This record gives sequence, structure tokens and C-alpha cells, in this order.
Amino acid sequence: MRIGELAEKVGTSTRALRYYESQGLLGARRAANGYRDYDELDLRVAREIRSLLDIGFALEETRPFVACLRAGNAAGDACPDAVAVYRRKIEEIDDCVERLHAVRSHLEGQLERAKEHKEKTCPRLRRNT
Amino acid sequence: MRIGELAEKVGTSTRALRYYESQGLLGARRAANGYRDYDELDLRVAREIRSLLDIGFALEETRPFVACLRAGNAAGDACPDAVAVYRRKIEEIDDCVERLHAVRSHLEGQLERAKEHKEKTCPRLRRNT
DNA sequence: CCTGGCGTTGACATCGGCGTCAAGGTCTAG
DNA sequence: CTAGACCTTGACGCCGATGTCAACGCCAGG
Repeated sequence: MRIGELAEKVGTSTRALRYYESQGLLGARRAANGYRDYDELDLRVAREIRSLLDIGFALEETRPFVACLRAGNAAGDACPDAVAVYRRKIEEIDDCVERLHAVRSHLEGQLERAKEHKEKTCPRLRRNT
Repeated sequence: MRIGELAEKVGTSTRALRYYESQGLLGARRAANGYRDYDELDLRVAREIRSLLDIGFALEETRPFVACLRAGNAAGDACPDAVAVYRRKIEEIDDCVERLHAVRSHLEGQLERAKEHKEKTCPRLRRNT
């Protein structure tokens, strides 16, 4: 299968696939004419990469999953390295959510404060509240 | 006050301050020698910008707060425009948290699935569990 | 006068994941 | 033979908020 077909099947662009290759994630046998020739394993690798990227993984983080597939496993997350990335990611998410919660609380507080402010500095504006 | 002093007081770099100016956020009177000359209001504006950026606001989003301060208000969030940005930001945070939660759940699911996987494909590894 | 520490503008570098254009090679159908 | 639909590599553009360097001006102290 050539790159255009792979791109369509995976739901991405040929540019993206070539980029993954440049990063050493997607191997490529070459046909006699120099065209890239992908097989079913490559298809699964590409799909794994895409789904992880879509979820919010960095390209680098997909590497263990790719290696795992290439090692002959049925799933990209069948290896401890990959599972470790899952765990790291969950921690990152927890941290992120925590920070967002903190910011959210802060903003809610500011909203309250701003409201009081307005009531104090412009009491005449409280016509219909 | 000159730019170095302002940068130190605000806790940022002179480069950043010049950048804010290039974006039309931080005005600058000039001394006779061409040096930027900042006053107390500028200090407050710069601090407002920094604290918002630190929280996760984009520079563009600080504009209403700056305008509000420049308009003579005691606080940058004393104006409806600024408050509107607060609200938008809170919504963004909620959306973000929601997506993160979804991804987190998905990852937890994958972890479970991966665990079963291992138990199925390598039952002999369950020596001391 | 000279050094060193401030200031000035301008412009290129960074990070990630591509988009997009350029200039060409390859293959197939008509 | 030729159009056109694919492929190739290479390289620059983008986004945001700076870092960093260059090359220069200004000014106070020894």
C-alpha cells in the first residue's frame, strides 16, 4: 500500500506520515520506483500513533507503543514501557486538572470580588438588581 | 523608572516587557535620552499582565484588563469586558477538564485491558501475585 | 579617557506537528 | 504523446511568548 492510501485509511495526511518516519516511528520499505510501501503492520502502527496523538499524547510518547507493536504484540500497550506511559499520562492529567481547578477557584473568587467592587464603586447602577 | 527596574519589580524580563509594548499593551513615555520611562500605573499594568499570563491567559486576553486599568479603575477586572474574559476562561477550563476526564477514563480502561492482556498472554508470569 | 552596566532596535532561534509550495520523477488511461 | 494523479525530497511558514545575540548609544565612577 502506498502513502496516499495509508493516509486515507488512517485518517491523516501524507505529510504527517512522512513526519512520523522522519522521527523514526514509521518504517518504510521502498518499491522499485522509490515509492514507500506499507504493510498491515505499518497500518496498525500508524493507527496507534494517530489515536494516541488525538488523545493528547506527544509524538515522542507514542514510541514505546510503536516498539511494542513492532515487537510482535497484538496491542501497542501490551508492554510495560507503554503502560508506564499510560500511568505518567494519568498523573499529568491529574496535575493539570488540579491546576485548572485552582485557577478556576481563583477566577470565581475574582468574579465575586469584581461584583462587590461594582456595587461599591457604582451603587447608582444597581437600578434593577 | 527604567525598564530594568520595572522588570525586576514585576518579576519578568525586559524582553517580555518590550514584547508587551510591541503588542500595544504597555505604553512608554521616553526620557530625553530615549530610555523608556515607566510610572506607577505602568507598574500595575505590567503586574496585571504577568499575573494573568501566569494563570494561563493568553496575552491577547489581558487586553481588556489593561484597558480597564488605563481607564482609571482601581482594578483591572472592574470592567465588564474583563469580567467577560473571566467567564470565558472559566468555560474553557470546564471544557478542558471535561476532556481530560474523558481521556483519563479512557486511559484507566486501557490500563485494565492491558492488565488482562498480560494475564491472558503470559499466565506463567503470575508467579508472585 | 575608559570601563562597565545600563539602555536602544533588529532580527534570528526555540518548541511540535504538521501545512504548503517547489521542482521534479513515475505510472496509467486515452 | 500527453494529461493528470500519484509519488519523491527539500525547505520555508505557522503559532506564542519569549531567549539570545549583534551592534550600537548613554552615562557615572575611578
